[in-house]
Amino acid sequence: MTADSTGAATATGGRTRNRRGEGGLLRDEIVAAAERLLEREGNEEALTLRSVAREAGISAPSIYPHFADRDAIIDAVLDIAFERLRSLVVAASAEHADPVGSLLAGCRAYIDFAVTEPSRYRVLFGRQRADRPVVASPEELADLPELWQQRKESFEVLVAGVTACVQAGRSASTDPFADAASIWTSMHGAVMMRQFMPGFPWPPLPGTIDELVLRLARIDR
Amino acid sequence: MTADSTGAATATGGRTRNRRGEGGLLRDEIVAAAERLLEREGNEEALTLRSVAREAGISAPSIYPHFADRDAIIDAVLDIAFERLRSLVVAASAEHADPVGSLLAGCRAYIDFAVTEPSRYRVLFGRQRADRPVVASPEELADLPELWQQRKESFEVLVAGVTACVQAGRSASTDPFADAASIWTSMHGAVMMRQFMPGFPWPPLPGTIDELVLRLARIDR
DNA sequence: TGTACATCAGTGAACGCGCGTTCACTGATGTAC
DNA sequence: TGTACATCAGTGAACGCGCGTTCACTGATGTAC
Repeated sequence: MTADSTGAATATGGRTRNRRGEGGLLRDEIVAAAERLLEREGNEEALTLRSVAREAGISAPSIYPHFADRDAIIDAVLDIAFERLRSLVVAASAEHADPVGSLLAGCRAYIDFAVTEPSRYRVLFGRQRADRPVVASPEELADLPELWQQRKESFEVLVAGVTACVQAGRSASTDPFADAASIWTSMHGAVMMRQFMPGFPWPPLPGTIDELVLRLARIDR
Repeated sequence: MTADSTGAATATGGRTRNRRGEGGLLRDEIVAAAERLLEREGNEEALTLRSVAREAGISAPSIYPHFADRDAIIDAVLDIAFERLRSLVVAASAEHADPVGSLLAGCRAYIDFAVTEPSRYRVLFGRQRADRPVVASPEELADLPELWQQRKESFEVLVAGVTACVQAGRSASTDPFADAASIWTSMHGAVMMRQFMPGFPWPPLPGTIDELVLRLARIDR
């Protein structure tokens, strides 16, 4: 019974417990276990405190020194997923100097994330969550709590993308915020409906999304 | 302890059991209880076999003569919701002779249903379900099972609406099926994202939807 | 018209399950003297 | 260098809960004779 380099537990035998002072390592193992479970089962409901503990090869009570409750585990998974989505979108946008190309690339990256990691995407945007801040206007967006800040960041990349197209004279949009919101929610719907009714003869996503973005941002080819 | 005219149970005392030969009445009471519960709790997960039985004022085993399992109850709720959505959309469309006005009215009715009855809408389109038929092409749509037939019907009203606009020379769409699909999924996304992040400063839905439909269907004002 | 009986509608108790959470504990490891 | 001890990481058993499902049952009601 040997510990591997990451200190992860073998599913069967007892785990090798962390050295003194390294208890925090288990936190990362728990999050990793939650992500594996999410990937494997495909839905957030499969992430129970006990199932995560089983996957991590530890007893259920061992979760508590590291997470207050089940939601805290999911929040950790959420954090990672948001950062991943954000960086993919930003990286894809940055590859293009042309504002239209940049906007399209960012949107394609968003879709690509949602399609290739459907469970992660659904954790981000597919379920009601308890935290419900309310902001009255676009100007107040700065006051959002962290999780919403993250959501907002992906969105602001999109608003900036549309605005850049307007400034370059490529988009006829008169309300980049509203148009970006439509692009965002429309991409979300395109992805979720395809997940929900996978057997339906949907038109191919990539072409659909390009058309969607160009029309909603009022960009002429 | 008196039975009311519908035979519905009073929450407290024992219920007045149906007469012989009228056992089927309980089926409707169970469905009604499920709908009340869905309305009140706002999410499908609240519909457990036992919670529905409690709401109906009967014991849990009494469900079984009428429904095979929990899913069968939800299917019954689904049936009703689909019929309601379909009739609202069709009725709204039919009020307009102008094809563009008809298309917009149908879409507004769809959105209106989703906004005013969010739980029902979410049961229809918000969760993964086990039944997963696969059709390869738009032509095979006729082979779908009943539940999907219903979903398809709302969709075909939409395709017909876009097609009518094309035929009237009002829409420049070259692929009404694809454009109708985009309109559908985009409306879905607009509604779901607003439900998911109600505190976000979303632009008002009605104007957003009109713009969405006109742009995606390539209709000039 | 009376009565025995079959049928029907629905109940109450019980089962095993997985869940979140608590509690007292164990045993290895580092540290103070 | 040795040893007593505090601390740390994690465990095992148990709790109460709501769930879906089963089983044998009860008692009212209609029906055959």
